[in-house]
Amino acid sequence: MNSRIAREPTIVAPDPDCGAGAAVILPRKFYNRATVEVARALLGQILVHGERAGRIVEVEAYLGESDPAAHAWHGRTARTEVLYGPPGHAYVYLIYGMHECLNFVAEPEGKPGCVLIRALEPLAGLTAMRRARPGASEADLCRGPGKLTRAMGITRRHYGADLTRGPLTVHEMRVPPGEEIAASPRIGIRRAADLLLRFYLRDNPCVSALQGRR
DNA sequence: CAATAGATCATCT
DNA sequence: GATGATCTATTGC
Repeated sequence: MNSRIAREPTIVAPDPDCGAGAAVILPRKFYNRATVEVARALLGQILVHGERAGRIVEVEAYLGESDPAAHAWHGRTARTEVLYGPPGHAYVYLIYGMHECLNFVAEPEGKPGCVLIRALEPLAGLTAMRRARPGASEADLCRGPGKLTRAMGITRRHYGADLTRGPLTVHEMRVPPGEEIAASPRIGIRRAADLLLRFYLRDNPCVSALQGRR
């Protein structure tokens, strides 16, 4: 029931309620490269929304029109419009009629690659997160794509939001030495289910779909 | 502990 | 009219 995640200070800013304090916001060029590169590079970085913040520990790459599992596979539509714009923006959509999923647009403008954010390690604003997800343990607060949007207060209102300007931002925080990045097939898809496009920090308790399985 | 059903709706066929 | 980048509760072993 209590926090099983005992960890040393990973916190970025000494300043308690700074959404965008001392930490460096990842620049647009960070997102302006191959989707898989962006996905791997996002691990360990900090997602910030107001007083709430979490460390990205699990992501999936969706490659665009050549990827049968990607929304952009069927081409440009109203929903996928933002994927065709410049990188570094948020793509948020509703899945299964009840959960919001957060993605970051990657690749140069015109190429609809994106990275699904699947899990966070809660760092700040835990009170607000618990209010949004009553009963969840600390490690489970943001352990899954639908859970993290709920805990972080992210909705389709953030569709198209510029990640370099807010209200949603990503702050630089490299993966500390000793933490390994692992790859696996993506979760919950039927097409292209063999590709190893899911990346996560091995052994992190906030990663969804327990290590051995899936 | 593992498997499964139900919730619920925007998007696309 | 079917489907889905999910989550939760419940059932069954």
